[in-house]
Amino acid sequence: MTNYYEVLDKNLVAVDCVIFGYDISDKELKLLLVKRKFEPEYGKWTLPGGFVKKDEGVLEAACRVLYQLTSLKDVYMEQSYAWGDVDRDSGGRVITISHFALIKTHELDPVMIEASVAHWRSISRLPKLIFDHRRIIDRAYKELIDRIKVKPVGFELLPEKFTLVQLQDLYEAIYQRKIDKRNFRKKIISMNLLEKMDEKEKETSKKGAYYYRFIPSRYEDFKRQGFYFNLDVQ
Amino acid sequence: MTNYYEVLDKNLVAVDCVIFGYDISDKELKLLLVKRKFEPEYGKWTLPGGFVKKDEGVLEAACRVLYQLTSLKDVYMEQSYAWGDVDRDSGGRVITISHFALIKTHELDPVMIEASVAHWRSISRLPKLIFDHRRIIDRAYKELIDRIKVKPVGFELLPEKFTLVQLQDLYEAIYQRKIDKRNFRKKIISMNLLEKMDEKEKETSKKGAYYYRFIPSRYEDFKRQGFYFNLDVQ
DNA sequence: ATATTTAAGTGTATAATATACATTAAATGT
DNA sequence: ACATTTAATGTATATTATACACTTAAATAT
Repeated sequence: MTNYYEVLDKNLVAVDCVIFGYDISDKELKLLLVKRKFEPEYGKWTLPGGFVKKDEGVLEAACRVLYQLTSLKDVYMEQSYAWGDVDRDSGGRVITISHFALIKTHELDPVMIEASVAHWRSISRLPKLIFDHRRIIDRAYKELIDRIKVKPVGFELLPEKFTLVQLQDLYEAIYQRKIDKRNFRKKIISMNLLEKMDEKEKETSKKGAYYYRFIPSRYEDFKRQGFYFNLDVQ
Repeated sequence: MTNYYEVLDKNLVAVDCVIFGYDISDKELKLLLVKRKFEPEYGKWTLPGGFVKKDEGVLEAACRVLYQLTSLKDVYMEQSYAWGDVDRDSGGRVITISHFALIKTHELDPVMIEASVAHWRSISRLPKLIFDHRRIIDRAYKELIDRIKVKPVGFELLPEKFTLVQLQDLYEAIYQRKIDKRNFRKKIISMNLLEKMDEKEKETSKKGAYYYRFIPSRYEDFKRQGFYFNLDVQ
């Protein structure tokens, strides 16, 4: 096939993944970072990333990078931004398309993470990163804050069953501010997207707190009825 | 320089521009579309686009495409999305990064647009477009609706001086619904971002409507004071 | 068995914001 | 001076957001 495209400049295209996880016990939002395994910037902290292959979609590449690192599939993954400045990578011209992923940290094989080059780092205490990766993270984090206000994506970071205290802690960790307990509960309960379970979580208190589950089908109904998720509460 | 990147797959990277304009007299939101000048899909309707050169930033490429078509510089341009499916372009593997631009249609040289391959088409009566360009537009249009609710970008589509009727007409054209006149005016006036001029627009009515101007420095103050632009009004 | 401790769970009053809605004002042409 | 046309304006009500403090349940210690 003769192809008009063949005379044109081609570029390296990469994906970088801003992988968010939430540590339910220390109540901190974390990022999964790695040390770079090739030059330039060998051994430096970087976002997990990789190059987009000829026969591979961009989203597919991002999911592959995540899978290779975590063995996780069916993860919440959203495109963030295409970073296209000519000089953003000191090794050559690379256009990278950043994504953010939300993973349930307890689903990660602890042996694997121990053995791997990946490390969880608190969002509030990040190491120095290569290139523009800090800006990439900042943007993804802002997008996460915006998203979690208006879409029920927080549950992607929590176990299947969680208490309302844990859910609020997660929101407080992401918003980086306190939320009024009664207003928060009023709002999430009123949307009727959660199912209260009979079981209680008893590790953190004598009284115990009821577990809840997010019910995706209820959210589908909710949307169908023209309602909008909102947990932008003070 | 030895380079670890040299063995990797490279890809064609394009930019496509969703160029919004507003026709103040027929009160319609329009897109600037062109007919494709090369194979495949020669002669078919397409978004204005181009390939990203080796030594050119992605945003820079989008601005170049816009400039070549309109001779306009310093235009509102925002990245929309990177479209990366392997088979999205029937001519070969092309990753395209779509952008949306907001231009003041009256600033376009009418002779140039007449002579060029570009045509304004109403957003509500688009022709059949190549590849995934319709999806690209749909996404950009949704983003525009979201953006214009919370950022004063509507003024990018209007002349320097405009009436409140014209501003509301623009919002109604974008939202594709009627807005209550008093509530709309109450909200935009209360933000104190507009300056009322002494002059009146007298073409469309005997009484005439006062012209207003958007004052960017007031918006800077407004933000500095922690306020948020909002014209999400019924 | 009773008291103490700890975190979970709950309601209401007030403030702020959004909405619905109809008349008057200004200018021109007849 | 009257008719016509579009611009401009205010208020009452409904909805939503916010601020705020005590009670409950269960385990543990006395």
